[in-house]
Amino acid sequence: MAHEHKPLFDEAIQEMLNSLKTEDEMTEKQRRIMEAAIALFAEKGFHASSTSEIARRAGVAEGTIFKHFKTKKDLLYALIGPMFIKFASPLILKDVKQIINEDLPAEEVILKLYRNRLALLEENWPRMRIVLQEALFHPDIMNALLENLVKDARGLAEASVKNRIEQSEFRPLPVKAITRAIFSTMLGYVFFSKAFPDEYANEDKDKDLRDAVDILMYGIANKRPDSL
Amino acid sequence: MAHEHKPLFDEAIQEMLNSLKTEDEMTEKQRRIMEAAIALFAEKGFHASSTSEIARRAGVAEGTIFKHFKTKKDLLYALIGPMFIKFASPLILKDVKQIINEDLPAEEVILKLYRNRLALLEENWPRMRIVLQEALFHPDIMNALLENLVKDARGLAEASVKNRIEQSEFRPLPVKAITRAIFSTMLGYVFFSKAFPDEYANEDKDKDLRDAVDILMYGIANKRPDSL
DNA sequence: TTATGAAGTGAGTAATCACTCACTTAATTG
DNA sequence: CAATTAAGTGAGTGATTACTCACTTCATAA
Repeated sequence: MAHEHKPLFDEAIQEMLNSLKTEDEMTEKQRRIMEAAIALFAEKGFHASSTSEIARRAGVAEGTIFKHFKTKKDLLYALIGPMFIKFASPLILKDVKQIINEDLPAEEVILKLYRNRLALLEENWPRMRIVLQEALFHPDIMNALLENLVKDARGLAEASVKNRIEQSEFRPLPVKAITRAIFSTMLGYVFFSKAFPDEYANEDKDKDLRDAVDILMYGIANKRPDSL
Repeated sequence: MAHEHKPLFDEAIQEMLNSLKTEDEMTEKQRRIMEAAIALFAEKGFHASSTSEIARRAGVAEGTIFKHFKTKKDLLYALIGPMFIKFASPLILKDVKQIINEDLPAEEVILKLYRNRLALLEENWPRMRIVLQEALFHPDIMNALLENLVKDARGLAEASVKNRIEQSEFRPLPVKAITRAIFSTMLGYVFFSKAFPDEYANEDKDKDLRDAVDILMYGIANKRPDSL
């Protein structure tokens, strides 16, 4: 597929993506190394996790790590690189675009999108946690996150919001403000469910999400929804 | 060592707070050490910042650091401890309670609270950034953050929200959902202003905040506000 | 069968880590 | 003045760091 006009990842990350192996091309031990690194990086952070601890946890000699990954940082990139594909590849974005263009009520579109993205986030949580955590300290990761994930998502959202404002479906507020409200609702939901996991038992999760979307739609829609 | 209970941050923090010196009791060099550590911890993280780099940046011998702080972790606690006072001391919480009880329209109360907390956050940003970042990796800091800051704030908010629901000022939704919306709005505002700082030039900042509160109030109030 | 090379090992490397300590300096106090 | 003490120093500590390399093992291919 052609992706030459797209802003590329940082060189280091791009390089890593090119050398990515599919799971069945990998050795058993390489897989164990990656699993151990994911667990440790997520829990203690990249800099606080040593290669010796990764090796011990993977049940592998320390040298084996460097047979598969040139440096510790390369190992990090190999872990998080796939996340940028999973969340932003053209194929996936097509899914999102399809939901947006389905000509459903805005409330259902947003609910569907939230569920879609939240499920994806949950499936890949340990790796995404690493991405979010390490982005705070590594400018290249932060850049990739903002440029490849946030920016695209925001662009899609703003286009749709603008359209719905023009059709008087949304209130005549700044596009930026409405878009921010949409993102804030999801961000806040994720924050609360991670900060107070016991309050977000599986049964109540979707009810909570629907409450959040209810408030959001009540806040941005021009006409109040008919149903509660 | 690992057999005794995890030291509660309350204890560690209390100990640290007791030994805290006011700025004019501190040596010039101690102040420089703390400034250097704040800059480095905020930018690179605690584990990625070495004491030798802190010393170099502060223009001080490495041994001097340990004359003032027993360990590197004690230095961290000395930096972030005051944040828990600034944001949660009874004195400060009285300020917040006063705003809540001022019997103003909910919209103005929320706006006032947002401005109050955001100003406090901005004034202390480098240190608060360290608190938020390191909480991800240090369970004791996370615990102090949730128990001493988030929990109290949430309690206050929920009491007020419950009251306003009973008075039909807010919609009859779960208290938790409305409270979450209030926090999400501020959280999202902070996230956007940090992620896209160039879009949040000082002049537009308050307009952006008012837009956010407008949407929030529109979403949770039983009657739409009279004015835009 | 032999040759090749990837997978894996673990002892070993220099560099860096947080931290210590014997020491000097300078101000305070009895 | 003599004695004490806190502030500050910088060389030095053992432990740990990311990483290397000579080596073995073993499956595959010529």
